[in-house]
Amino acid sequence: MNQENSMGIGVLSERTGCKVGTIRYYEQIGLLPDPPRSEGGHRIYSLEHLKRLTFIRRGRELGFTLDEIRTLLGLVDGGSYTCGEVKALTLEHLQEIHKKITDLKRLEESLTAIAAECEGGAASKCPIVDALFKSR
Amino acid sequence: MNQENSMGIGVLSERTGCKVGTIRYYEQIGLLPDPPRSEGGHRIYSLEHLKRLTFIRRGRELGFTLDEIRTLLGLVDGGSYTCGEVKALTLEHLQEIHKKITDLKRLEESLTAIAAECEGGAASKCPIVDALFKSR
DNA sequence: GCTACAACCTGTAGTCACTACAGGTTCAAG
DNA sequence: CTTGAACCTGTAGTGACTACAGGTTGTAGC
Repeated sequence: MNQENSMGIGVLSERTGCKVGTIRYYEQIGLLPDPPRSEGGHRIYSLEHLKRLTFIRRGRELGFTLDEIRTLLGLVDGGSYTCGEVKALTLEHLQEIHKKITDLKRLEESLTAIAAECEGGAASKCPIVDALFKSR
Repeated sequence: MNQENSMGIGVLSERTGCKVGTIRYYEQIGLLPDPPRSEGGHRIYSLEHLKRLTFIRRGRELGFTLDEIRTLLGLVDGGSYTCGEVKALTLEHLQEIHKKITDLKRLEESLTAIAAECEGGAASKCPIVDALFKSR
């Protein structure tokens, strides 16, 4: 591992912020290609792997599922992807995020309203508990 | 199952909007008490079960985890819970929800910014893909 | 060359909150 | 007494990892 463009799994992990176990998991599910091995069986990664794993991590940070990332990588690997295809996937994903935000906001609102009823004292009759026993 | 305050799992399911499999799951993990059985082994639920399952469902709708609901039910079962305890749990939960919303909004913002760079045409060089290959 | 020990290896099981199935039994209506 | 819906149990699968056990390899210092 003395060349600068080749590294073990620990270094790849550090450079991408992706845990060792997770890297092996990505390999197992076919997201990261099987790297060559040393004589003893240790994985040896190249800069290509680093690039690809960075893509995956960044995609995860942006909330894409592994399946969406797989699709995205498939397009990139094909070489003939278009900007339109990628943008469509992204916009679809943005909609999902937006829906989640809306749902959570509604949740926050309901719960805030319920909690506001409650004085939080030592009383053993609580409006929050009452609310939970009632269906909408 | 002819009495109005006693019912099979199917009716309980309908009345709570909770799937049959889910009800059995809640029993398995000790959230819903084991109901008595008919001679043939069918579960027979009372209004107490209905009340408790409603509590659980409503809690889930409000985003509480099953563990949080277990704690809440523990307080209620103890009989000597105070409003303060319940409110504390609720506020803690509200904070988590708030954090999720904040995180998702940041995500939405980043992704929107990235997507705005992209014209979505037939080009095979896409700024979204470029962004994914770069770590923050 | 030898010794330590960190880093690596594989395989398996656990997480959360369900859902879905297979293969069998019971209940209630007609 | 027959039919068929509703019920039963147990198991496996979901997503995206994480954690462990028990073993092997790589490397730095002596």
